[in-house]
Amino acid sequence: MLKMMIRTTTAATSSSSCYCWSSRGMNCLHSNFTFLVFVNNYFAFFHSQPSKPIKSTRTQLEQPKRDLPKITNVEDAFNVFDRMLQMRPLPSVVRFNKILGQVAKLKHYSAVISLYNQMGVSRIGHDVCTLTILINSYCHLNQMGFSLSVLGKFYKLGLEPNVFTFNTLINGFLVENRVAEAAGIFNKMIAGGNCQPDAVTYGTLVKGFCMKGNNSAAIQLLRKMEEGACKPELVVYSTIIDSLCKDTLVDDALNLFSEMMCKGIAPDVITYNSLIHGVCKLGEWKEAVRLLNEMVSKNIFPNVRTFSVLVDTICKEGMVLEAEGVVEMMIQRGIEPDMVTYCSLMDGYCSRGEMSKARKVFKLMLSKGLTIDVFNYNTLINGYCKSKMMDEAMKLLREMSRKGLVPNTVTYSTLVDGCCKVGKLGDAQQLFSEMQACGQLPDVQTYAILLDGLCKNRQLSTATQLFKEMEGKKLDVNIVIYTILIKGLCIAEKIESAKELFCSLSSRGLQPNVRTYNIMINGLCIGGRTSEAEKLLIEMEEKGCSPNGWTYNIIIRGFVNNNETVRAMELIQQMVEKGFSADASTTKLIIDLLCKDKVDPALLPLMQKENYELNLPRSKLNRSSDHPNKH
DNA sequence: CTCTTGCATA
Repeated sequence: MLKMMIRTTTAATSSSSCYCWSSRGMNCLHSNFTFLVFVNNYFAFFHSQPSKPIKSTRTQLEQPKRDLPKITNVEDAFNVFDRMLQMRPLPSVVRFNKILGQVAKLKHYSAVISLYNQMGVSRIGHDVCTLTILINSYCHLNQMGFSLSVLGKFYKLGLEPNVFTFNTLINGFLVENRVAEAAGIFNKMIAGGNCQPDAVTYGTLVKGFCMKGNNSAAIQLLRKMEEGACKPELVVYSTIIDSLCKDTLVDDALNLFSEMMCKGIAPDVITYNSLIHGVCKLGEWKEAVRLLNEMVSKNIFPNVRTFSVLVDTICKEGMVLEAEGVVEMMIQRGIEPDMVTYCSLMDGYCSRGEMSKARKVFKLMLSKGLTIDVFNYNTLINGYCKSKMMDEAMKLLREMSRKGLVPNTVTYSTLVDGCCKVGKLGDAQQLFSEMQACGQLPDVQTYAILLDGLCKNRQLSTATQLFKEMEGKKLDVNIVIYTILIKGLCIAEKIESAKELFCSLSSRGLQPNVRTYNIMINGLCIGGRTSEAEKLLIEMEEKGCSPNGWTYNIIIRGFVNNNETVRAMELIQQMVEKGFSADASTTKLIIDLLCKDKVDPALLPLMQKENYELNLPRSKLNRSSDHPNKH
């Protein structure tokens, strides 16, 4: 969860600028067409393989020993359980464990606990497995306290917890982000001697480090495994490879991948899916094609998830029609798209503002009998919000409740953002209260959204109140929040207060990022304090925070508006040297100066280069803003 | 009979 947050925050920061200064764009556009042609041909290729190993393994897996009726829902479980309680003699503990295990697999953890309690009433003994399932259920319900008291029960009953029990506990601590305690159990296992960690123990802990964003700790543990008796296997490698890919450290991931293969460990479709997703996110189409070819040459066949990644990637490149073609072909070739595939497609239409087509996909999902979940609703709601169709978005919120789906924090945050963006601050605040009344707690991002809305609409006192409320809860107030507040103060022309808050950041243990600097510089410029603005420009570079295209545009506009033309020209020179170009509004100012014969006309073409890329899809704009062109 | 790994949303 934390890692998700870190990742989302990074993404949000990097998507700060919406202009595109990159000249990579045209090349990307060209080769992603090639990529698309490849994906299309790819189907014909891998499906002409004589055997279908994916299907054959699946049928093997679907033939378990049938000594129990198959349980597909909780009611069935309760019925079977009741019948078992009436049998004389009572069935063995193992039979009861099987029921509990199946209910746990259905993720009905509180049902497991109540069944366990019934077992106690009926005086059915329990063993190590029963208690392990119980611990696992408490873990998944985020009730580690109860899990630990069950562990106490082991010792009271003279039972010895086994490696499953410890693995379950380690995982429990990890899902609650308590990495230190998880590692503590691991260390005790090593020191204790009775129950040594196995591959699952290592795999779980490695995943925990990865979730915390600590790839190096994960790799350290991998190295430790290499020295010990329990050698690393595919799962551990795949976990780290996936984590590296998610952090866009694809080169590191590929290195680990080849290292793994050198040790004779064969990758599977999961390993390839992670890598393909990683390279696709970076727009490295050639590499994606290479990996797709490589996996097929090893008789590893792409599955629905592989194609979901491809569909999602093609959609994020703005080529939804082409993605639709891929989905069509999947169906023809017998790979049934799942709700993730359709959801990616729907999001593709949403991000282009083609809401009626998005709605069509939604209806298609319904007609195919796919279970529509909160995720799907959030995607569609987001689409309507971005298209400023708030009535439709709100209708969907009510519709999901009617269908028994529980709107979550993301649902409400999306809607709050939508309301703010159309200036309906009252509605936004009402939703903010409603979510809390429904037990959905606002997170840092929800606060950021509402604070931003209030600040942009000059409701500074309400914003301050909200900020205090946020500090009161133990939410991690990050630089994004302060940046929003500083911007709010600037909008309200309280530059002095903005600067005070800005200067207090280091004492709060926070470092301003490019956006924070840009906002502060802009505020100072508007206040006519250009020399202070320039001091900040120098300061940010000294502190290792490189200015971007926005920084230069902001400060150049400041100097021009302040009639400091000479200084403006020096900065234009600097901007061009660094490979950034002027945006529309700066260009207009410069042209005005040009008309007054104050600018060397030779500079003009440089300033306007590659503005033709402004129509690229959002995803590419975001990415390009991370790597401004430096040719 | 019990534990771990891959895809999508603000």
